[in-house]
Amino acid sequence: MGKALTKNQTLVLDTLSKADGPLSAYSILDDLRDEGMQAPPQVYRALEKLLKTGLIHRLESLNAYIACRDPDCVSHPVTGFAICETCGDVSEFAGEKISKQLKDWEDDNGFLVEKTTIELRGICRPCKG
Amino acid sequence: MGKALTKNQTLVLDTLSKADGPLSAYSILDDLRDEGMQAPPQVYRALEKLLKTGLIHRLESLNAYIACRDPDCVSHPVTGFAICETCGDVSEFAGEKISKQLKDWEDDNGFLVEKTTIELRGICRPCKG
DNA sequence: ATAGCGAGCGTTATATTGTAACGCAATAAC
DNA sequence: GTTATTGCGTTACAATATAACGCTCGCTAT
Ligand SMILES: [Zn+2]
Ligand SMILES: [Zn+2]
Ligand SMILES: [Zn+2]
Ligand SMILES: [Zn+2]
Repeated sequence: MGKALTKNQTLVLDTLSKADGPLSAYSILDDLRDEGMQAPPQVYRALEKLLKTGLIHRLESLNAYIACRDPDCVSHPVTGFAICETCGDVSEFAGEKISKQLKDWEDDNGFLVEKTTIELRGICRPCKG
Repeated sequence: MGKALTKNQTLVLDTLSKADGPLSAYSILDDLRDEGMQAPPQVYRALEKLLKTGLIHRLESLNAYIACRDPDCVSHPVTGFAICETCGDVSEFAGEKISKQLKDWEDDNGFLVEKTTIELRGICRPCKG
């Protein structure tokens, strides 16, 4: 049983869920000034918890955060992100096959993976026209 | 023909080449105070050039930089990194097969990739014991 | 019940990472 | 030679993230 979220955690998750793209920690903070968020640690602590429970993801190449939109995310071995440089849109994808290739490398090299980051930067189909 | 590197670019590359792990921009700066590096822009400009020419890589999940140690790096479709959380060691690997899986996804989704980030965080074989 | 524990909170201050913008110097192109 | 380009050195600043403190609340072992 995952515990219920606290007020701050809910505020941050709601902000990310309503956004149509990734948000920086500080833009989340700005959005929530009126609901009682006053300082970075409050946002970062909420983000940390939400990351741990898998409700949101961090995009390392953007220093930004996004709500998970894949209901089956936790059941996938690895998750990748395709980030459009033009419109900012982010697509989350499940790397089922990629995961196998990575596992091969890990096994060959005796590396025990705790977290995998896969991020593609480029141009999405709509933006290519 | 790649142009010759400037003095600052050479200093930064040498620092990264001699290091036995990734370095932050500011630790490079500290290392080079005595050789004339005085302020962040000098380091960041050198890093930018070295990244563009493929002589170094940026580790997004670490906000750090590392000299490329794969002589064939440019000929590989994608490069991945395995980062040990315990000893800080970084292994660069060529993702030949992974690249094919990614390309499938890109083709299926009409996504034009410009840069691919693959970073594994975990425990390396020596550290597992 | 109550004392202790753990998680989260609100706050202040600070650390770390990265850029904008300026004028100048060296170099390459014409 | 004149003119673009590229990089340099500098100041100032923006953006991202964390340390540390004391407090409250809910749980739980005694
Ligand atoms: Zn997800
Ligand atoms: Zn797009
Ligand atoms: Zn390389
Ligand atoms: Zn290790």
